[in-house]
Amino acid sequence: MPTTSLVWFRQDLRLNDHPALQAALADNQPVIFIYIHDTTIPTHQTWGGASRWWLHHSLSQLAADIKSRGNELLIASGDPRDILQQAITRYQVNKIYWHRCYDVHRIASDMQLKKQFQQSGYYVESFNGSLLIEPWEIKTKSGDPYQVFTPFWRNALPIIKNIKYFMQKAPTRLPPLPDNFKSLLSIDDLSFLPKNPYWASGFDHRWQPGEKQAWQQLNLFLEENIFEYKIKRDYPALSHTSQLSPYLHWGEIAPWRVWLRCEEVSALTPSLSINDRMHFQNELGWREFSHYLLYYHPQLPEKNFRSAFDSFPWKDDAAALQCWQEGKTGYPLVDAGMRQLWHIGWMHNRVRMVVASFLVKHLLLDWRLGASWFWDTLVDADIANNSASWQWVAGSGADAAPYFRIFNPVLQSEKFDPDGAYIKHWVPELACLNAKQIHAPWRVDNELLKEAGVQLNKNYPSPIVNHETARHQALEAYKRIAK
DNA sequence: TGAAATGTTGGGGCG
DNA sequence: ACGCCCCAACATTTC
Repeated sequence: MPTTSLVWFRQDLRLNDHPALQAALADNQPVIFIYIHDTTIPTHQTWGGASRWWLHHSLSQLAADIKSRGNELLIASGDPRDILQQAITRYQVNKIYWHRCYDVHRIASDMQLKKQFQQSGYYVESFNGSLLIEPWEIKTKSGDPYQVFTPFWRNALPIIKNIKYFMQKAPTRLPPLPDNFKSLLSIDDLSFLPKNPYWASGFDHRWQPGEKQAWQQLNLFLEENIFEYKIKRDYPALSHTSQLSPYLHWGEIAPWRVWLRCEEVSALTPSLSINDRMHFQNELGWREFSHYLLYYHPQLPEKNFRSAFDSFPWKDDAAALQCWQEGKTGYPLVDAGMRQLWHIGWMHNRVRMVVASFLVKHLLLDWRLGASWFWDTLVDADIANNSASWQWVAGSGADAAPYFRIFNPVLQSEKFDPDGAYIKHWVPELACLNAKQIHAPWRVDNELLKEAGVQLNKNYPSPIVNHETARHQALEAYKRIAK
């Protein structure tokens, strides 16, 4: 019986720029492609509802792409140790390939797997499939990990520019399956799509997961939307963000492909300012930094990075949390953001900062409550980005926003949604208010409110907290942990 | 990847 | 013409 190579897909659901896949092809023998729904992942890290929706479609795309090239994607569910061992035995696998992950659970289980398989005489190799720079590739002069974004990124940039990244287009044909191949589960068997109720129709209209769409989105961004990125990315009613986050999260496109295409396009496009390009590249930098932090601080998803925050007087207010989750805080920009999230599994970055700041600083609710809501509702929910960003907003993180930096939800709204287009789209009950009124309906005269069909506390809430008092409370709370 | 509070400046109204 | 006040407009400091 001939030997077989195995490629274990995880957050690398693509065929282009795929080091593990290319390594298996180089073996010139049958190949098994497998995706395992890992049931050993800790609860707080198992995929949320929105992620599952995305994963279902992404796997379907990948399976179709593999099938059209003459092979199949094997789907399984369980403990990867068992599943992989079964596949190894059944198909005479002698070589195993995967891409690395950077969370503590998978680092530990990957190491164990590698050791176990190597001791049994198999060839095992893991690759970088999802970062521009892996965490151990960059340290400060004293040998410690960076704690602050700016020096991290300043020093990462020259390294990144020198790396020869793995660029290899998807093969047109894949090697054959072993003769005794038998699929275990179908993607449907994983039950990743919601039912009773089916809440994802907004997702269906908004997103097309998969590698092909990832490349299309990249092209659209680099050809049109990156212009004036520095300014326009902050306006949630516009489409001047890359919107690549879910594709990057699931590895439907390699970050270095995004990076290098961006460099290429900017070299060919004099009208694209260095400033706009750099601001976009910085965002990729934050993604790198989050993974870097997670690697060196495995407890980032659960524990305050700065332990002074362990004694922070968070409130216990389930009702307020629910208002926030449902987009019923009475602050139109906050509510628009939360409803956008609920409907399409994604929120504009500027608004993410505003709603997160609101939860933590106006409502004084623990950032972990916000992180877990985002984890469940975002199609780009990523353990590194989500944890690092929430800690950044809360002020408990590395290189965090200072605690006293409190967004005024009305000013942010006036600044970044000046004509109220974003609010009108997601909070239609306010659609008849004009551009002056819409940011703070409670300040509008009763007569005018009535004309616009807005009845406070009937069809739209009045603010659940007063901005000024909430702000002072937050500053008080901060003082308590500062000493 | 703030916003509020406080300080400074300078033009204009006015006695 | 002058001093005084008011208050934008902008700058700086503080949270």
